Amino acid sequence: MRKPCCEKKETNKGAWSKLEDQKLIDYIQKHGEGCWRSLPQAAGLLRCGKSCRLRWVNYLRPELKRGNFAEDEEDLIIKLHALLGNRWSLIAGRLPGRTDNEVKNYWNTHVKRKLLQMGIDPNNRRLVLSSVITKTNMSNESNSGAVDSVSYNNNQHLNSACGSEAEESNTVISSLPDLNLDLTIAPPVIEERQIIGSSQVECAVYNPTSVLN
DNA sequence: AAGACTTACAACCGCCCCGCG
DNA sequence: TCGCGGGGCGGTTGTAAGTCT
Repeated sequence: MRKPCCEKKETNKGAWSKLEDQKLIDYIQKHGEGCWRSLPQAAGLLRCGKSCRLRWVNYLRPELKRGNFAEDEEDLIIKLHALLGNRWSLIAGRLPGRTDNEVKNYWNTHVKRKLLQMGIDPNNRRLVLSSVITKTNMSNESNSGAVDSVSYNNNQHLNSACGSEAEESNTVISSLPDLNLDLTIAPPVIEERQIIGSSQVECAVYNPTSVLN
């Protein structure tokens, strides 16, 4: 049986106080993000290490953007969710200054409802009401002017990494509201190469905004 | 004015992955 | 090679704030 990450009876739970926040910020500014397990004691916090990490990552990091999501951010979330599913950390990775928790909350509270109101199933981007056409072969032409059909063929780019969601790759939705769901994804940018053993390994690093191009 | 209901989001929980000894 | 432990992730819950009746 695995040990719990901390002695629960000796830790605070619930909302963080300003003093706790300040202690955490001070400690990380001095020592950096190190071992979360030992951080609480070192920083003088009666918190679980995981709780400290979460507080820092989701709320206290200086580079975080606070406030409402812009329209282009929302668009990007919808597109990325279509490609990646509930992989919030991956989605957040493409939204500078946003966290996985924030994106997840935003999806659950705003986007999901918005899509449902438009008659779209947020889980698979299919129309809930009607007009769902399934084809086996579709061409990539015909995207001039307003978007009235969406191809999920792009999911194939992610088949190996993401699995099941890509199974919808041949579904076509017609008569969608103008959501601008162009799911084009740019090929990964090769940022560096590593030599491991005798083989050369390419480390692909995605440009966070490339999906918009 | 107050209670009920809804919304938004911070925080927690438990599982999984991966590095390390 | 294997088991352990830390960190990360996604799902869920708790609760404060806002809105409705």
